[in-house]
Order: sequence, then structure tokens, then C-alpha cells
Amino acid sequence: MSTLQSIKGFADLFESQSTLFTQMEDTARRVFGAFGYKELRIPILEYTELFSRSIGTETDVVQKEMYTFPDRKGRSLTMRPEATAGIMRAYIENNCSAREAVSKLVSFGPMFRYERPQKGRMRQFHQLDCECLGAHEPQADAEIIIMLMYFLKELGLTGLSLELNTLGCRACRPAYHAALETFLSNLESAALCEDCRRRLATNPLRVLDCKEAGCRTLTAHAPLIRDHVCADCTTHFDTVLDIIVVANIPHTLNPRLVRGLDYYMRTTFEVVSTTIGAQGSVAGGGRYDGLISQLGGPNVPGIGFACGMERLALMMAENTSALPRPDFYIASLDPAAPTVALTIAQALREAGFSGEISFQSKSLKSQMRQASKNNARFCLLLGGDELVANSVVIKNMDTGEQIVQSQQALAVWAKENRGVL
RNA sequence: GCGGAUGUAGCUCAGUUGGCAGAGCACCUGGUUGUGGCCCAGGGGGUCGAGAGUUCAAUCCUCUUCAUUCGCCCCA
Repeated sequence: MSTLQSIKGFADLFESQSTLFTQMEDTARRVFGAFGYKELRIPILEYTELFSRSIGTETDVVQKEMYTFPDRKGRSLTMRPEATAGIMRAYIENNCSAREAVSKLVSFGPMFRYERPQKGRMRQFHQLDCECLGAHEPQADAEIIIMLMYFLKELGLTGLSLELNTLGCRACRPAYHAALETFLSNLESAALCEDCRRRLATNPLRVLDCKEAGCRTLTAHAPLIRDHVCADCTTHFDTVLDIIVVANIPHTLNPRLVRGLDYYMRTTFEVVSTTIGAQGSVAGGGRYDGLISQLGGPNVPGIGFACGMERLALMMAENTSALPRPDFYIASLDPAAPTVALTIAQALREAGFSGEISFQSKSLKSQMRQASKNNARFCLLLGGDELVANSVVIKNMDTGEQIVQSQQALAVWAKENRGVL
């Protein structure tokens, strides 16, 4: 292993990839901005306790996936594995609830989880995060789901399915968990797969989400959350569904949809793609009333979601618009010419044109090949007789036509004939 | 943390029951051409991922290791 190698799961994004991320961020600012969301940039490092207290100490994320280390004074820091916790901290610390009844925040950036990389999963990955704080009404749930689906549509993505579920609230969830555990413990536990036998102890809800056919049939008649939630939760979820139906948003109810982070309650949702490999979950979120107060803040409700940007990029990949074409490429036929080229190029750029110069003075054939590859609209040839004559040959790379101009007048001439160069 | 696949030229990959390392594309030089794209000729490039073992001889067989990749788990 060489230190001159990137860290496993940490990727370099060159133009073809980075333009996709730029496009996502631009679309996000436009779409979410139209719903009143304001951008918030939060730190990458936080005290470890923030994550363990919000995400849940028993979750896989906290137990085995965080990049955690001590700072120089021995305090435990963690590179954020998700954005919600940090946003909550910022919201509380800056006393946002006193300034506005509802805060709508959007944030994007890198997240870090120590997992085995595979398609659609990196150790440093990027999420786009929206949080709506201060609204407990079901209309807020519906709006954020509608907004998310609108955003994905604006990115030109298709073939996505929206799954919805409710997890109940603090009042009714314990009863459901008890009913589920009773059901599971009455099963022939040996018939469950190895993973599920482990889940019985760690996270019984996950057993419902198992992909093994054997477990599927065993749990086919397991108690479902929907049948156990309280009247308030039922009303809440029904209202959300009514709005989603009226808004004509295709969706499926998935009573087995479970969230991996402890703070979720009531409405949960996930957007899934079947086209990008095993890690098909593209966006996920839900309501988390109680999280802010649990972190020591005011009793403010919240709902939000996160989008996996790498996973969106996988879907957008073949969709890229043509890259902008440079106006000029300056090729030199003489070792002294690149010096002159710098002056000419800068005058052209200040006149509003874009382009590069070749610092080498190679053969004409080779230079023209480079100019071709550069895809510039015009190739400017410097050197030889023309250099002596203080002029430059301008060749139209599409038509092959060429004319000669004086070097000093070039930028002015080009500006006056903008359509030409 | 667990499993499968793969590491050979800048890129995509061939290859040998173990015997001097290959192609296409790219790059460079020259020719042809309307100063670049097509065509022709030539050329540069590789500790065959790394380390150990077996052997007269290992890119090939054995072991170890590192990396990449797909899946499990988990998540977005």
C-alpha cells in the first residue's frame, strides 16, 4: 500500500462526474428554494456524542461505521456520518426556534462511513439534505415528499418508486414492538436465517425487512405497524396519504419499510431505484418529532430526508449535456511563440473568449492534432514567417477556412466579429 | 466484519501442460493529403500488483499480502 494512493472508498471526481454534482446542487437550490428552503453549511467534524445521542447507540452506523478519533485535547470527534444531527445542533445552538416558527433548511456535502465500498456506496459519499423544523402538521410531511419527487423529476430521473410507511409515535410504538417480539419469539427461531436470528436481539423490526424467502413466508402474517398505531398516528398518516394521492404521486405502501436511524417516527419514506445495483435506495427520510428536545433543544417537531448524490449520479450518468466548447486554441511553431501566445490569449480572454495555448512548439501536424482534440472552434497558429510578420493565422476548425490578422489587433478584431471568433 | 471475481503497455484486454512479453486504441517520427480528422510505413514505451516458496527456468503452479470490483450486512 502506497501513501500516494487515495484512501479506500474516497474518490476523485473529474469533470464528467463533478458536473453531475454541480448540476444536482444547482437544481436543488432552485427547486428547494422555490419551497422556501435556505442553504445551511455545517461543519464536517462534531463531537461524537452528538451522533451517538441522535442516531442511536445501538445502530450499526454508530457502533461500527463512524470515523471517530480524539483531538489534541483528548475530546472524541467524529466525521459526520449524516447531516441531520449537525443541522439539529446548529438549529438549537443558534436559537432558530425563537426567530422563526418554521425553519426550512437545505444542506449538501460529504459524509463519512467506514463501510466496505461497492457500487453506489463510498466511505466518503455525498448527501443532499432537507429539513423542515417547526411543523407537526401532516401537510408538512406531504409537502416535503412532493418536493423530493419534484426534485428527482427535475433531474430527469425516471424508474424510481416511492415507498411509504408510518412507524407510530412514542405512545404507540412500544406496544407494537412488544407484539412483534411476541410473534417472533413464537416462531421456530431455527427456521429464520442466521442474520434474522441475530436481528431478533438487536433490531426486531429488521426481520420484517429480510430478503430471504424463508423468512418472508415465516413473517408473512407478522403484526404490521399500521394496525397497531394510535388514533392520532393513523389520522396523521391517512392525511399524508390523501394529499399524496390527490397530488397524483405514484407510491406504494410498504408496511415493512424500516429506518436505520433511531430518531424516526410516524411518516417514513424511501425512494428506490432498481437500475443502479444492490444499493438502490436513492433517498430516504421521515419525521423525527422529539429529536430536538432529546438533544436539549426546544420541543420542536421536524421532518426531513437525505439523498445519496453518488446514487443519483449513477442514474444521471448517461444524461450529460455537451461540455462547452472553447473558442480558441493557440498552437506554436516556434520555441519563442508561446511567450507571445500568452499575451494574445489574455487579450482574447479579456475580450470575452475562452481558450488555451499549447506551451510546446511541436510539429505542425502534431499541433493540429492537439487542436482538433481540444475541440476549439478556432486554431491560432503562431510562429515562423507569421511571427516575424507580427501576425497570426486564424483557422476555422470546422470549415478549414483561414485568415491572417495582426497580433496587436487580434482581440479588437475578434470582439468586433464575435460571431466569427 | 463475511463471500465471489479481477490485477499483464497510458486505456481496453489477449496469452503460455511453466521456456526471450502480445493485439487494438492512444502517443511520437516520417510519407500521403487541401496545414488536423482518412490512409501507409516506422518508433518509444511493461520490475506481467507486491513478497515468499517449488523449479534448471515462474507472468503462468503454491502460500501470503495489497489493491480494485460485485454481492452480504447496513444505509442514502
